[in-house]
Amino acid sequence: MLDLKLLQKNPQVVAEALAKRNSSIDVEEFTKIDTRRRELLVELESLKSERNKASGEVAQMKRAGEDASELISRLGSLSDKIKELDAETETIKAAMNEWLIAVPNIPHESAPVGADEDDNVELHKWGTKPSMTFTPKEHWEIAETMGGLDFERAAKLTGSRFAVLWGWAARLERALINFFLDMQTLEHGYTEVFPPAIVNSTTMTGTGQLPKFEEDLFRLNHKDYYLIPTAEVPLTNMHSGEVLEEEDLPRAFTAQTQCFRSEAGSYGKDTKGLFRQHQFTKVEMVRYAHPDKSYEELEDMRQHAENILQRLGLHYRVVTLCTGDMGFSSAKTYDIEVWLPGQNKYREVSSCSNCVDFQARRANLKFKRKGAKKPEFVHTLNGSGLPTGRTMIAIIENYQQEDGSIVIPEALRPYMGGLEKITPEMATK
RNA sequence: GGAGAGGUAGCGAAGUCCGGCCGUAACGCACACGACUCGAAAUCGUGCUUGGGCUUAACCGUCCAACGAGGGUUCGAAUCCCUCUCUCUCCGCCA
Repeated sequence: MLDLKLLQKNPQVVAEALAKRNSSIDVEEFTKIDTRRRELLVELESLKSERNKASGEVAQMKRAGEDASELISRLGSLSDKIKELDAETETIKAAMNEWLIAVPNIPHESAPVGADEDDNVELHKWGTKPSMTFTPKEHWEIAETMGGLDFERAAKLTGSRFAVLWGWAARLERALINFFLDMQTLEHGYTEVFPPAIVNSTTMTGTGQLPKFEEDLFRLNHKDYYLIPTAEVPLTNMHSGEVLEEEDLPRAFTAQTQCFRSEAGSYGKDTKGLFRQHQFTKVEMVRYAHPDKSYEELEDMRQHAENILQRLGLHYRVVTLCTGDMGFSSAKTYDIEVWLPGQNKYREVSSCSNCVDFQARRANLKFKRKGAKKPEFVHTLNGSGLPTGRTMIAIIENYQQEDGSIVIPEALRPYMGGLEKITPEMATK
């Protein structure tokens, strides 16, 4: 949610910033509603003040044993008026909130201006494409001979965009989870959390999934519950409604969770293989940052994701998303795209964003500076570090051998019981 | 799922039966500052919620709101009524 004060003072500036991300607001309409809201408040509050005074008088008269019936009957009409104005104020406040909650974050000045993903700017590359003496296959083609990934049986059990991992692939999944979590906790200093995978609508609203993107979520029949699309949701809402001390910052959380996405609107995209699933595992990083430091921390977090790919020896590039390609809550986002030789493309494996105070204002996440009277909003950041499925694709495709074997990156071997290579003999059926 | 007890500041807790200067909200603890002390403890003193409106360059000031959440009754609700929610205890079921 944007700062109401900023909108009141500089609506035009906000409108211009939003235009960069292909979003627009009606400044005149906003000013009209906001002015009316404040007029109503002034009137309503003065009436309430009057009522409070008079009620005190009634109390005094009664205590003194005097007859207050005349004053009481006069107060009746005052109360009616208050009720009426109160209702009108509530309506306009609700309209205002509904409007405000649907406005995306404004991009940071360092985010390149652009219309769509074609305008994203490459920041740097790491490593090189693996040299292969044969034509590399896509991961799902390799799985046809090596097994491990079973899409037919998943379709039988559930439907499309699900996978059964078994044998070596299930083991690899588990190894990746542990490897990622160990790096985030032991090397990068994140605190490990195991949060619920189901959250309520307030929590979903805090991070920006609701109210605008309900169609991307799985909603449970039971109550007001949703399956999380990412651990960002529970982790970012962890301290909602609290006021942290300045020295509590930064807070850094990591969690591995199942992520559930309806993938509405992506029909026909990445229909083969593991790339785009309704359910996948991801290790997420979330940071609560001091507002003065959040952009430094964004660089750190991006590095934390990069470190993992480097350790796995996977070639990748980092792009800064342009204003037109950024997510709803983000002020600045880096995407990390890993090289997939089978697809002959760079594909996204991580997205690291600084949401500044946008989510903090929604979720009411505050801290107090030493010596300050008023608490202020923290800055929140989130990044993938990393998803297991897409990383597994990258490993399969980059480490494939001509005979179908898959070499296990050295860093992962301790997590695979020392196994160096997945060979055709290990194929599942 | 059934029965009961609860939700008031950072924590504990009074106020609820019987509605009225009881919301910065008694009392205790914690915390911050000051005094005393060579220093500390103890003691004494002072301070200590959040959001919003008006005003202001800002401080200040002033008003409104918040007693788990939302409704209702009333001139007036922490207090009475209804719904929901969370916590605790017991029973049932259960990995």
